[in-house]
Amino acid sequence: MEMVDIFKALGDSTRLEIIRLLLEGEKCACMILEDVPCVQSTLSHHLKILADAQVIKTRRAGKWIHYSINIECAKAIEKFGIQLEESCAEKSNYSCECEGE
Amino acid sequence: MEMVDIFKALGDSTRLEIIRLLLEGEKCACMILEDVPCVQSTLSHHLKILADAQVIKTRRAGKWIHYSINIECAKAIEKFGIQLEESCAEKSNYSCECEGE
DNA sequence: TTGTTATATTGACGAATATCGATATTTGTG
DNA sequence: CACAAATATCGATATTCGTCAATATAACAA
Repeated sequence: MEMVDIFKALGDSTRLEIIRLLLEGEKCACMILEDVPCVQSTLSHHLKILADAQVIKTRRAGKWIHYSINIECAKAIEKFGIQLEESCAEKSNYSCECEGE
Repeated sequence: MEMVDIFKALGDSTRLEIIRLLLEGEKCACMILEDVPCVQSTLSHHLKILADAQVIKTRRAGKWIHYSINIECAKAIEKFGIQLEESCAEKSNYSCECEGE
């Protein structure tokens, strides 16, 4: 699970819209398709990118495939945010080396 | 501060490398350039994308411009991760409507 | 087996992006 | 003012990406 792939996957408005739909819970592709303005093949493509990056999980149930948010990815994003925040707090006693020139 | 722009900005390996350098604290572009494998104009371009998305802040100090992580963005990323996590917990009593067909 | 529904794959095309070299701008120094 | 250093902008190019229509695959039902 590479952070850069996660951010690449989330850095598209269509895919972020898909994620926002999945906040409501697990959904199959045909349900997502009703709310996302693209054709089925395009949606399938976006779902693959999200799944490859492990942002979402897939579960087959007969004819349908259900997609849901991967909690491991959610935790990784939260951790990344916290890491950034911590670095803001620590940097006060740091000064860039180029100052001395 | 749009999440999609933040993720677009972070969804590039060069820019994520820049962010990882800034975890050490505020740095000027010439210091970042020493650790990132690209020419100066390319680095300037990446810094602009990160700054436009408000992932980083800029501070001019004479001849130098110092870049640092924007804590507001860090908080937004953390919040996004938490939101995803919460949706995973809540979805247990949800089932996709297509099941009934 | 035949047909139907859900999803994936392929191929093509235009748009967006990352990169570079060259040049411009900004700031401080002598 | 002239010059040097730090950073930004411009123009060109190669690559990646998002999108679609067409087709393929998978699962189920009759």
